[in-house]
Formats: sequence, structure tokens, C-alpha cells
Amino acid sequence: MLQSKLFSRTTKNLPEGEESKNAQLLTKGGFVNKSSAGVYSMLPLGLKVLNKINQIIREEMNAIGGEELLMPSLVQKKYWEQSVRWGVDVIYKTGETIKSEKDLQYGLGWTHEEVISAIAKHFINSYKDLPKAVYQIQTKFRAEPRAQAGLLRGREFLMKDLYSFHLDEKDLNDFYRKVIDAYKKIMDRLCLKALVTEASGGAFTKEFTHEFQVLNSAGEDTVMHCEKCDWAQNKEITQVAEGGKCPKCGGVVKSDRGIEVANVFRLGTKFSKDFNLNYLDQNGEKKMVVMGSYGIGPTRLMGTLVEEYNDEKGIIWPDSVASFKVHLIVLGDSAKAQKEADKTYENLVRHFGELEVLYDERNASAGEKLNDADLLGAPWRIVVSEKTMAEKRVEVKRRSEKTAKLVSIKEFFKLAA
RNA sequence: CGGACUGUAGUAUAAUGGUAGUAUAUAUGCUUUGGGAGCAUAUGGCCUGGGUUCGAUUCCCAGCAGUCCGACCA
Repeated sequence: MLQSKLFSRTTKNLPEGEESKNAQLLTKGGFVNKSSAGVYSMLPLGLKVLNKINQIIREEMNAIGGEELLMPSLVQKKYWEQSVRWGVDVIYKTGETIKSEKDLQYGLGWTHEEVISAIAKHFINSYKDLPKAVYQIQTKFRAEPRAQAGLLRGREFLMKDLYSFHLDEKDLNDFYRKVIDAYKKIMDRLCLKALVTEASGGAFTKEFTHEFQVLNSAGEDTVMHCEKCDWAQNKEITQVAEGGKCPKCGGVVKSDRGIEVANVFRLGTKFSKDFNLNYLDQNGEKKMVVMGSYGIGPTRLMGTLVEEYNDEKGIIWPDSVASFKVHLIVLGDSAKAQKEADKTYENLVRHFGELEVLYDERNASAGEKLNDADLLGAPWRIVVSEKTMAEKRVEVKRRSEKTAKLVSIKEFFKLAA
């Protein structure tokens, strides 16, 4: 893609008052645009990142037998009333609707246990229908009293929500483990280290739930975790103080801020009861379906990646999610260098595809181009100039490293493989 | 929802009870090209409502909006 043709452009000035790194850098680079507090548009560059994150999530969800579907965002009041959740204060509710249905009210979906339970009634009647797992990647709405920290806490955000249906607790627990493993794979592919953290079960269950916490000072949660082993608990429930002994291995317990990027819940029969979601077992006896729900926030993950991977110049995207794999820059205005860079661009496009190569062919100064490349954070930067041509090489630099080197384009393809 | 601070051009900012200035971005031309280049010209702005005043972008009140802190947060 040609940089001169991009819809967005980078800015020199930082947005006023925004203090979080992810809001600053994503706005400066033209990845996102804030419409109002906690409400963001994904601009073309940002959407490319988000789509890659979503694709990774999809692949791992499909791998454990999840089927993708899409539920409505507009959810009629009766659904929420059935689970006694119409009263929660995070629901955005519709005001006056059209006259002929003035008694009909809707809430914008902030989670979908109700809707999926109602749907599941149509398809789950027998033990032969279980287990099942479906998920969606969808915009969620929550009337947060205070949106903050850019993409980390929004009023509108993307969520992958997976729901599973089981014969009994044992079957649920087996699947629950599977989801945790799938989430671990997702974090690995996103280059994020997340602690599987025990947390309160809230209204659903007395058992622990598990949160995936990425330790980062931008986080809102406090995580107590062992220095040695993988033991971690949300501070809300933990009995151990900082500096105390890890209950699992005896190591030293530390306290750090964490960003909750995912969570897994055992719902049990809460919604099966509310929605009469039953099945007949082998003996013809009526039993309640046992459910689980599992969430990941792709937009929050995107913000977390920026918080984790940046330097004073800009973002350093992991290879798996970068908007572009390669950022090609031509320096100097000699027609020769231009021509050579054009050729290199075609070569790169043939190798990686057009969507993976950003070519800065603008008539701009060297400093501006180099700074933009650092800000946008593609994993590889290639410079073509009179200098590199004299050596019959291109200059290749990894965004995460300090030094560049001169190599042939063939050697670069090997490096980037 | 409580507290603090803030609303001036696309963005970032300055000054002012009486014609609103700068940087950056944008457009045009010339020059320039390895870390946000230079010159010239041009485009573009005082959140809304009420009050005080001869006169309000400025002072007062209210609203709306934003950021931060706290409370909240399946």
C-alpha cells in the first residue's frame, strides 16, 4: 500500500489530556479516533491490527470445537427481565421507541448469556445434543461511569464471548480447562505474558473464576502473584500479603497491577434455570444444562499490546498483529532511488502481498519518514537510497532492535521468514 | 456517582472587558532530502444558554463536554 494514499496520517501533536500510552500512540499514529469518552473508531490501520487479533482468537476457538455465530446487539427488555438483570446499571437502555411499540424497551447488549440461552432452547433437548460451544466477536456496550485509559476501558468495545453447554459439572470442568489452554495459546501468539489469576466468582458461583492478567502498570486490577511459580490471585480475594509465602510453592508473593484481558466463568445452572434450558438424559429424566462463559476483549488486547510494546518513538507491534509486516522507505529524491524503491516494492508485494507492505513514497523529508516508521511500528523497516544502491543492498532494520544492516533482498526474505 | 482541573483553527497553545496571536497540519510555488528541513503566499478559530456591562472570547451563573483522582466494575 502506498503511504500517500492512506486515509489517515500521523500527527505531531499529542491529543490533549490523554495520558495513557495506548491512547496517545494509537491516536498519534492514526490507528484510532475517539468519538467521545470511551468510544473509539477503528481507522484502517487500527482495524488491520484488530482483525489480526480476531483471526488468532477465531483459530483457537475453532480448534477447541467452538462454532462462530453472531447475536443481536439490540436485546429486548424481556430477556433481561427473565434473568433479573434489567436493573444492572451498565445497560444502555433505549428511550422512547416508535409509538406503536412504546412499551417495548431494549437494552444494548453488554453480555449475551440471556440471548444465547433462549436460542439454545431451540437446539438442545437431549443428552445427544451435548456438549455444544458457540462464540461470537461482537461490539459490547457498557455504561461505564468512568471510561478511561484509551482502549483499556471503553463504553463500547469489542468482545469475543464463548458459551458452552454441558451434561454435568464434570463435562463443564473438562471444557473449562480446554478454554484456559486455548487462551494461553492466544496469549502466546500475541506475545503477551498473562497470569491465570484466581478471582471471585461473583453472583454465579462460589468457586473461583479465572482472569488472564497481563502485569502492567496501566492495569486497573491488583494481582498477587508468586515470583517462582505460576500462582496468582486477584487482590480482591487473596489472603496472602505482599512479601508473604506462596501457598503453592512457598516462594515470595509480589503485588503488581494487571490488565484483565480475558476471563473464564463457570455459570452452572443459573441461566438454565432462568430460561428453562433442560435436556432429557438416557433414562428420560429432565435435567438442567450446565453452562460456562468465556470472554476475551480484542480491543482491550490491542491497547494492552501498545502498553507492553512501545518506546519513546512509538509502537513496536509483534509480528503476529502488525498492520504491516514491512515498511519500505525511499530516501532522497533522485529518480534512480525512486525507481529502485518502486522495484523493491513490487518485489516485496509479490512476496508478502500488497496488504502487508507499506511503501512511503511521499515527497517528505528523511526525518519525517523515519519518525513515522518508528511511530507506526511495523516489525521490519527497509530503506532504499543512493547509499544502499551503491552497495547493491537494501537497509533492513528490525523495529525492536537498534541497529540496521545492509543485506540483499533475498537475504531479507530469509530473515523475515 | 463524588472531587479537582480544563473548554480558543484539523491538532497543540498564547493573550485580551473594545479588530484574537503563534506553532503544526492543509493548499500553491521555489529550494531541500539519512532523524519531524527552508522561504513566500493562502485557507482556517473563541463549547452552549442566561446574567452583569455602552460593549463579554475574557467577569458571574447554569448546562454540556473532556482529562485526571476516588467510588463502581461477571
